[in-house]
Amino acid sequence: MNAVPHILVVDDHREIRDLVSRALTREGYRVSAAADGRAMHKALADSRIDLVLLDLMLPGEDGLSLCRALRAESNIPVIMLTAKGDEVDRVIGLEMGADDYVAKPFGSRELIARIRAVLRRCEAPAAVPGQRPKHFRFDRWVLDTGARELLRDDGVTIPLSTGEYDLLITLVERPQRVLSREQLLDLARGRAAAAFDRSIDTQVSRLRKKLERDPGEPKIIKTVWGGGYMFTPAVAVEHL
Amino acid sequence: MNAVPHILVVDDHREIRDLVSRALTREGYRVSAAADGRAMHKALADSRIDLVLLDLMLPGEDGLSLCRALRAESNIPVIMLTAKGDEVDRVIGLEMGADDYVAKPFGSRELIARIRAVLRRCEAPAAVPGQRPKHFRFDRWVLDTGARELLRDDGVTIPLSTGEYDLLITLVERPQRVLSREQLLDLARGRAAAAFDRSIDTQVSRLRKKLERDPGEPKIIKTVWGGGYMFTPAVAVEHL
DNA sequence: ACAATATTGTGACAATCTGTGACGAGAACC
DNA sequence: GGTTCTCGTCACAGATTGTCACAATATTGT
Repeated sequence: MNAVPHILVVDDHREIRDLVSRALTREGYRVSAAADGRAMHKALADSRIDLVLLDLMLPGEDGLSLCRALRAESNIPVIMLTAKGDEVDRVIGLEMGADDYVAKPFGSRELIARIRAVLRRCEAPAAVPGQRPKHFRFDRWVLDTGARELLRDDGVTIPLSTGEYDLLITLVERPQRVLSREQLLDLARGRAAAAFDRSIDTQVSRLRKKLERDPGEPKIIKTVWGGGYMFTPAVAVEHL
Repeated sequence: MNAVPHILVVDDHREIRDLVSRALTREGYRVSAAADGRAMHKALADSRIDLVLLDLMLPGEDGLSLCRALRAESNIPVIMLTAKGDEVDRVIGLEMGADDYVAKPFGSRELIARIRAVLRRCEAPAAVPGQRPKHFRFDRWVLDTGARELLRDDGVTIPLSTGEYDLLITLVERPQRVLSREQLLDLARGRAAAAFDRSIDTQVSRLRKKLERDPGEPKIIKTVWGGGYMFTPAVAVEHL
């Protein structure tokens, strides 16, 4: 868990988003907002989210199906916002796997209390199943998330440090996308960037030295001048 | 303990019963339901129940007295469900011998986490028939919980101390998950971590020396720098 | 109860990992 | 061409981890 939890507010009403965002920011949380399901998924891909506040009623994809989708592929905790303190809604939400509900209109104090409670509960879950192991294939490599290992096609295992592994996972999960240093730091390390933070550059350099045929002319992790880095090879994901 | 725990839901509201039943079934539990005290006793007589989810407010015989009755004649763990997060109820419930307490409305994750926690607590110390022995197979090893022995595939038994065995069980039951030193200490030893507690490191080192082909480059228990340890091999559980 | 034995925790030191500052090379801009 | 900015890489300091020896503790046998 990061020092400062990052909360994503998903609601189609701008006033609600602003209101909640301000309340949470004032409380010291890091906050992002999304108006619909598409924006939510984008936010989830772009930064590390610790908790989602999800409106039940959304245009397009419904809040409930979003919740179910979230549950299916991650274990990010979800708090549902419902228009009425409707027992039916709560019951349905429970079924979809939400962790808590807050009925509108709600006080910021209540909301914050619920958020704290859910984050606390999810901090050290006793026996929730982790992420399913996967194989990512690219270039002449296989990254095995179950074993936390990098295999070359000749069968040799290349040892990666924890930081190198985390960075590589982050890149491999988002191929052909430019990722800023800030994003990489957030996604891989779960921390915010300092003023002159060059730690990502160093890690990229170390990774390249292990991955690339010619680290002087990298083919796998390309530099985007002024923008960040991009993982260029095609990646085949193999769920196990 | 059987392979699949059997949970009895006692609540007079049909929706709640259905909902909780479905959530628990989806989680892999066996579930029965009862609307009142009479039905509960019938279910207890008819099948072996591992845990009772008991609503505080019931028509006829009250949840509290049912709980007390249950406690008087068996040691089946009980989790109370109450309408409000009323501190008073909680105190009374725990006094009546409930093992835990969940306030409605509750999230499915919370409920499941509590159930798991209570089952885990009741699993170990109860000197009752004892839980079924299991075989955990991984890499070239078999961990036999019946004999408390570690067998290598060439048939040789490697002796483990109690601490090593407890730590290994803890890891083997949670493969492909990063476990912090704190969690490991809690799960394996049942105690909290001191300021500079390095005992887990030492124990891991000793385990690796026995398990790993090359303890200098461990494949089975991987280190996550700044995070803890992870048990990486696939584990096959064999219930006996 | 006592001693012998095994196990576990602690301190110390070495090895490893990570982030930072420094310096130079290259790109963009004037 | 010169300047400014960005990026690659190196060396180093601080933090984290591996492991040894030894003391503290628990267990066992008599």
